Amino acid sequence: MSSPTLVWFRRDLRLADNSALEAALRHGGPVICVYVLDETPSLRPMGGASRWWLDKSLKALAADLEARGSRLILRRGLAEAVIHDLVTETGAGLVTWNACFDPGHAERDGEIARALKGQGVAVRIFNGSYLLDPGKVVTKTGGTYGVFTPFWKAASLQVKAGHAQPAPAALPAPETWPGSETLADWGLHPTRPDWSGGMTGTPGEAGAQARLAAFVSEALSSYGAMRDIPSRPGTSGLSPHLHFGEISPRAVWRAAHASNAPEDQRAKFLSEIGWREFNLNILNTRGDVTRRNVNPAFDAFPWREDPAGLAAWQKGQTGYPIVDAGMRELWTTGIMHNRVRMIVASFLTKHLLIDWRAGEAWFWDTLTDADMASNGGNWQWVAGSGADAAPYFRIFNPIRQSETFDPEGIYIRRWVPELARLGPKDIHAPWAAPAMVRAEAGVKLGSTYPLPIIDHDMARKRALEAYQTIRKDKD
DNA sequence: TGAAATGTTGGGGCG
DNA sequence: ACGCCCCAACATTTC
Repeated sequence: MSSPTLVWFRRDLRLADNSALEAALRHGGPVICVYVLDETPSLRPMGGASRWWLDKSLKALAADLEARGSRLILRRGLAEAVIHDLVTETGAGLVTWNACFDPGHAERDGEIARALKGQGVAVRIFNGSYLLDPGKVVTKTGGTYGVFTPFWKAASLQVKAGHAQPAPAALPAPETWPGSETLADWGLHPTRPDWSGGMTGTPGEAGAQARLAAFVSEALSSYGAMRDIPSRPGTSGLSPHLHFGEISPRAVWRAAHASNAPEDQRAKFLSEIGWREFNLNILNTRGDVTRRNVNPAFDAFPWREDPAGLAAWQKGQTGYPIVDAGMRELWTTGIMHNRVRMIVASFLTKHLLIDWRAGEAWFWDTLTDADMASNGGNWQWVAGSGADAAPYFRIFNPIRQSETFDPEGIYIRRWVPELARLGPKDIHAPWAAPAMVRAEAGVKLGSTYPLPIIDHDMARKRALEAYQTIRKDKD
């Protein structure tokens, strides 16, 4: 009987379209699937919301494997040691996995691969998380793209959609199974308190496929306009599924192309997948976007220390309804609508002049779709320090954004119920409403809902002045 | 994947 | 009838 193959699951928590799993099955012999809760100190620990999602996703993956006569082996520790131990225990002759491209991973995984090969164990590594390998798309002169549009123009030509690879019907089991820890041991689900009551989404491969199918049939054809309205389900909602690899970006690409939605709407959606690829490329060519400004001029930016402002922002108590609605949605559900992410990020970095890294860290802990490349890249995009970033002087007016994208105040009412009885005219800026109107709506500023923690006009001028101090072309 | 300031135009009220 | 002014409405420029 041939030796077993170890499939090391990482951010590819699916059975369909999984190259590492396919390679193991093609190789023949028993297949042992393992997930390692990696405690390598140099790697960034997962945030709380991500751990909640991971718990459910692993549960789903384990059930899917058990339905196919297999198991998911759970181990915790230093990945290098865990994999080494498992190879020794099982006598595996081949280890396969799909690469993770986060900072520090490539080097660490290379060391693991070298160590395995040194033991005479074969290793095969695939890319299951992105349409294209990072660094593969280069300019005519061999450089890396720093601007999204030319990047995506070149990149989308290189994408090979491939064919859907359905989940295997069964996985050959080994004679004896290695020991496994349990999900309960890991405590990924929060306790004392269990804050997860409002968390939104359906972790796992089945949930991911259902989300994709629903999005393509219900929202893709009007994506361009509806994606900006936070009170409507106009976005794909795929980000946590893609982050954990419960669905492959190739499957998303194929589904979008196969739909009969208008071409411009499909292109608009796929360009968002393109930003995911772009951000990965920036991460892999420009260093750690979660820590360092891509544009070094911002190293001298005069950020303010403002713990009270940061806390108000985190808790959704800034006095700006659209900002508070977004922050509360995030805290409750682990998700925030994309349009609102831009508004709250602009507010933190430009109105409060708080370093984008503080926002990045908060999102890292509270988002179920927290992803180093996308989160860091997008924060820097808003802050103005990123690749192909919005110019710093593009300062969102939270009132205007609110009036434009939540004109009836539906989204605000959902997340800021203390303002629910204000009408569409007054809900975007309650401090500007007539006192009578506020009284009738039961709104007492400073008591039932905060006064704005900062004045918009003053903050805008201050942000522009701060920006002047780092401008290269200044006198 | 802005907003605000500034510039331009044209209709209409009015002396 | 005419010029003047006001000011939407839209366009352009600036941050």
